[in-house]
Amino acid sequence: MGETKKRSTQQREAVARALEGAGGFRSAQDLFDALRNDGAKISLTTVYRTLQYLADEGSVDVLRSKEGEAIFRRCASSEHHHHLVCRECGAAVEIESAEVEDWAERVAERHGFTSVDHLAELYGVCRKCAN
Amino acid sequence: MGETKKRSTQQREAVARALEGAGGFRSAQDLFDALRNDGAKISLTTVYRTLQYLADEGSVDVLRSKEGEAIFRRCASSEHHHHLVCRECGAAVEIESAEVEDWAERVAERHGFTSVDHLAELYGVCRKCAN
DNA sequence: TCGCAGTTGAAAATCATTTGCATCTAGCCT
DNA sequence: AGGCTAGATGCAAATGATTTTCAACTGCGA
Ligand SMILES: [Zn+2]
Ligand SMILES: [Zn+2]
Ligand SMILES: [Zn+2]
Ligand SMILES: [Zn+2]
Repeated sequence: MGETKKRSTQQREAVARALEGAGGFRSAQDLFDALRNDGAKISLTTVYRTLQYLADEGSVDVLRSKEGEAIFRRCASSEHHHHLVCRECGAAVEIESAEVEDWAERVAERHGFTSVDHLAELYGVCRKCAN
Repeated sequence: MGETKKRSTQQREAVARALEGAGGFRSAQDLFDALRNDGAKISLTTVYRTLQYLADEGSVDVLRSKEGEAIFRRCASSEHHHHLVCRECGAAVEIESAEVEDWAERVAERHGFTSVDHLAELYGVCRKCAN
């Protein structure tokens, strides 16, 4: 039942690189397409597996697009944070806010809820996409 | 291109009632099961169709569970608001907060994003489920 | 260099949700 | 009250995203 040792493979490096290069939030399919266009030898299955692994490790953030598909992003900060995401291109800015953290805690307490965490994301159109 | 007239049917009434009775966020399947247990004559397809319709009308709020499935709730307020949701039973409290609204607007402006909206939900364990 | 646990890919399996279509029925007209 | 028809329903099949299966492959420590 111990953690299984992870290897460093071409595919995993490639996914990490693609994620890095993307900058914004991307779906597994998006990353797969980008990788294939770059001539990478990888399967969609492996992209999914790698993303799941990275998400579990906490090295990528996962959100859901309006349509419900999972989108991933390699964030600079590994601390808890929020995002301001561009609906057009997926570009994202990482946001920290004691304000929201305090609010969440205060509200939870007021209503007697415990083990409370939260999700707070902003969606808009970035300057570049605003045309 | 005009809106198509909607009828009031047994099934729609039943879904509305189930939603009302649920109190918290529920998946289409959850509602379907509850309805069937109550002896309602309805198909899962219709539950989905009705929920989609209600969501479009804005009379139910839609969130995504951690696993990505859509969960619905009939909220008292039709105004924009947030939720404090129980991870165990789905019970939810509606939250209004000028604080969060202001924060969102401020952050968006600071980064030059336009048409910004946001999602802010709190997840925890309610008093009842805390055992 | 060997051995093998961890990894990969292609295809099949899941799961939630949607769609096609033939069959009903609510609501309006007479 | 009976009929008409746009709208609604149910089942089965189609989708789409994600996961699993499993046999073949490959990092990497000995
Ligand atoms: Zn992030
Ligand atoms: Zn936070
Ligand atoms: Zn609500
Ligand atoms: Zn708000």
